[in-house]
Amino acid sequence: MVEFSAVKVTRVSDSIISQIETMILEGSLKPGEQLPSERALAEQLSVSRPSLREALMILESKGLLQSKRGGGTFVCDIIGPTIVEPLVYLMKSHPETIFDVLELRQALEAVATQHAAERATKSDRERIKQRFDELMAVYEGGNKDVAIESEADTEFHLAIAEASHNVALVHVMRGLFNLLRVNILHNLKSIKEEGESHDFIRAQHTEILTAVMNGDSEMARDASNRHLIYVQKTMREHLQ
Amino acid sequence: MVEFSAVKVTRVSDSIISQIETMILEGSLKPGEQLPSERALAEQLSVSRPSLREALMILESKGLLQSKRGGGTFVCDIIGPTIVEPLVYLMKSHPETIFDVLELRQALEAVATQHAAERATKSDRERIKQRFDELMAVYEGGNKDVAIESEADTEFHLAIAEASHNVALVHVMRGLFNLLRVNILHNLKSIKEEGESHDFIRAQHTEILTAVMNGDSEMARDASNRHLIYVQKTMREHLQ
DNA sequence: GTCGTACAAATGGTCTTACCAATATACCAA
DNA sequence: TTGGTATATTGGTAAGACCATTTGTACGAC
Repeated sequence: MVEFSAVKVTRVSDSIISQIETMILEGSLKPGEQLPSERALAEQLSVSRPSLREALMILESKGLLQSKRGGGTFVCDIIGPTIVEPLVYLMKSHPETIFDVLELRQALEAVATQHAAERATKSDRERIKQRFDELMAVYEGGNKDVAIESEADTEFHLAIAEASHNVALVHVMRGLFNLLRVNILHNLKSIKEEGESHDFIRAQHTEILTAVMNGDSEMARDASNRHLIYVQKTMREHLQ
Repeated sequence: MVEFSAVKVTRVSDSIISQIETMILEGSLKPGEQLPSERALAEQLSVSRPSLREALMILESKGLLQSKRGGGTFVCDIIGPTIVEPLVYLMKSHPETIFDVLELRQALEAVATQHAAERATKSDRERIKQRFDELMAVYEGGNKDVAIESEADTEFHLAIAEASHNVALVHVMRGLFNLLRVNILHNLKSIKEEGESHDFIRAQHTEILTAVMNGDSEMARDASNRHLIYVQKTMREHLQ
């Protein structure tokens, strides 16, 4: 008796769902990002708008998307609330935990950078290089706005994290960066004003970039560690 | 100043959903029963068929209904637990992300164990030893309940994490454990049933304990890495 | 120049209609 | 009884139109 498996019946909406889920997981769709309009997206995917809507409705009911009438459809922040949110309140009441967060970031960043050196694709490297150039442009521009420099800094590190191809790592690091951004911006200000520190950090970033581009995972990890250790040290000094 | 609550924006499909959910829960719709055809039902409810379909699709995605092309739509016999956590849902439909979480756990666990070896106080060590003894008791008892063993395992690792005296690290690790618990419990079952794997894991736990108790941070980190690498390897083998 | 208003464009929400594909049922023939 | 066929029913997909809301912008008043 030959066994026949059930005929694979694939609903288009199911295909769309899994496709969007994958894009969210691998980072093509970042939290907070806006999706194309239903009409445009339906055309891109070569499906009808009702089918697309069925997929979007299900994803919304799962908590992955959120639609606003007249506004658009947005990707929800999935892992932030789950993993990192408790830390928000903790840091509010106990500022000294910032260094714990930084130590945590050091561990994550080290392994992310290491894996990025091992796994980065060509397009990953191009994106990283682009972020690096943007960061350098900010340095060169003599920018005085701490927020802009901090933003470029974050984007550089996140590009590396994404090249690690570990979705859990990327999501947690993204949450961590959000956490740090709102909490240490005022501290950064004093640090960044020092020309000397500026040069050090710039050199460390270059070192990280070189290691990742060359695929040298050990050097990447070590460079990342040196960078974060320096950041923690500098911040400790300035907080006294 | 009069307070105006937000205008209640009710999607038609949402109303239909809650209505059908209510009918199922209160018993008007019994498991296995067939719903009227989409056309008939749409007319009964005075809504369009697309709106009704959106509702039916969501109810199907929640596991309450099941539609068969050409057949009809039926109420499911068994109503499984509804996944509320978006991330958990994502990992269910994309199991390969479990390994990303495990890889992340490895990185965190390594640094946590290392710091625990460096910073653990006397009371920390006592608590770790206690958790370790409890875990061993579960092993000795020939316990067949995977949940209990998994619980003891988690408590042991968390006790070590707490000894790192990094609250951020502990919070994130706790979140990861929650994530893993709901996702890999059924996988663990097959793994834990092997006596051989059992012995290996037990030896690795002992190794970790020894390193932390002796304050040997390098050995602690390496032992932790070996443990997690083994867990990932074993789980990969069993998933094929 | 700045602020506020009004208009226009874009977007999600809903409905109508139509057609396709799979299934179930009734009926018929061997 | 068995097997096949025709037909009606049902879910799946598509296209188009219209409404409600939001957003952005340009214009005008101050």
